[in-house]
Amino acid sequence: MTNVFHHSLPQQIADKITKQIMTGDLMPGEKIIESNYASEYGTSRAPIREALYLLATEGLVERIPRKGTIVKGFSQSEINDLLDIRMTLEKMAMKRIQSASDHQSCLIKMEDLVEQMGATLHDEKQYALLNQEFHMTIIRMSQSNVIHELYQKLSKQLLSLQLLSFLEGEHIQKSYEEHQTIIHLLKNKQFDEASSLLEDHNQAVITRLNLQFKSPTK
Amino acid sequence: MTNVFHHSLPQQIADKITKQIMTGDLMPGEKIIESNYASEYGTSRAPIREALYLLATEGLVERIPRKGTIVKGFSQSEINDLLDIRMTLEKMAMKRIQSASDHQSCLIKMEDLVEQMGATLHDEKQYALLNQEFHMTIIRMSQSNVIHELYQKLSKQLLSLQLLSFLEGEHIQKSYEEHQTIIHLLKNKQFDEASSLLEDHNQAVITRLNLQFKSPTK
DNA sequence: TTATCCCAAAATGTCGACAAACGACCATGG
DNA sequence: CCATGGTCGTTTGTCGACATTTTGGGATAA
Repeated sequence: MTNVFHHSLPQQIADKITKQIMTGDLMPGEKIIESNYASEYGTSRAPIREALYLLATEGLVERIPRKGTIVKGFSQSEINDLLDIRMTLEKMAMKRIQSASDHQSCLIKMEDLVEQMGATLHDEKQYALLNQEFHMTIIRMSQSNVIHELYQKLSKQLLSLQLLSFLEGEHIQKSYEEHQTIIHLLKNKQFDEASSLLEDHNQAVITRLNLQFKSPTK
Repeated sequence: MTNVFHHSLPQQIADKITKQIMTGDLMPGEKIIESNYASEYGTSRAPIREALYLLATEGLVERIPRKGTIVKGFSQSEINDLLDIRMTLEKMAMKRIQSASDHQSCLIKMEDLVEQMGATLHDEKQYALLNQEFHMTIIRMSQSNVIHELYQKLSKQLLSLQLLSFLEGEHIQKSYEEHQTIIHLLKNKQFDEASSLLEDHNQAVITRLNLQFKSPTK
């Protein structure tokens, strides 16, 4: 019984590499060499390969035949697209919530998350994670597997860019209040209002992102 | 120089399996056993594994650790979601076309496609492919990689269900006229009108699909 | 100096074999 | 009769080795 339960070996390796990407330990465009990781983890190349495939399905790396696999990078316009589509998915989810029924448990979870967020206003990274979880809960309320998976994939890609936490960070206080408002609107079943608030928020992020790109504060 | 140029071996195998899925040779839920395909193609299991991963990336199969890989199936509501999201992407693409510039070449291609469609009204399968290509051209006009890739993935999944060609088939004549109208609207830069026509068309497909499910004409 | 060719090192692709896990069947016991 | 447990064939997971391809550098010639 040498093996672990929760995840298969390739999944574990994929998780670790994911973390490396998220923390900036691996930068976009960087090459991931199988044999390096193989010797690092004391395995053969097969599980590493498998892990890289997993990351490719999540869109975090790109596998180019006979060239290798590199950490995926995104252009400015691609990031815009990712944010835009993700927002659209969230609005779709919002529409479907109106017909679903078990909002209660999700709302409770969201209130809990916002409470945690209130206690984490100082820690941008942590706040970003809670924020992510908050929105994921909205998505789950729609009870749509397809939307959920797509949203998760897009979020993971965006998270890998380490841009969001920074962008949100400048306006944490405002964001925090917005989330409280969203819960309030959902409780009162004012779905359209909640939807447009989400849209405004996302648009603001996109706008800030574009400004960010135009003035490289470096 | 024994190898082929255009595609790597795993890609070729993936293409063949894709065809098997699209033609119904492999049914949803069916298990794909690596060693079978290995001996069939005269290779070892490694390239097969790679091919299966490619298919997983495209969402055509599902890999379950230590269980194997099965052809992915979709519930009715999941199919609805796929159609809905795909339509949303198409509307997003439409919005962006307004700011792009090189519409001309795409419009020409679309006119060519519609012409071919006119000559293929009798062949549902072929018509569905041309139809698919038509919409893909609209997507390309948006010049967004992200939208393009997502749209392609969703379309491939829907295509694998062999439902669309059947659904469209009943209304080919109407569909044909609609496509002509779309080109006309795009030429006159009436993007909003084109967008809502697309929405109507897609909604009609979804509605028909749901009726289809409620009355199993079998 | 620069361009080109060639070669060696490194990295990915493929292979066959073995290990571990899963699933089905059968036997056994209640 | 049903539930339990073991056994065995099948299938996936992992390994190490070899083949093929790419890459980078250095020698040579213009």
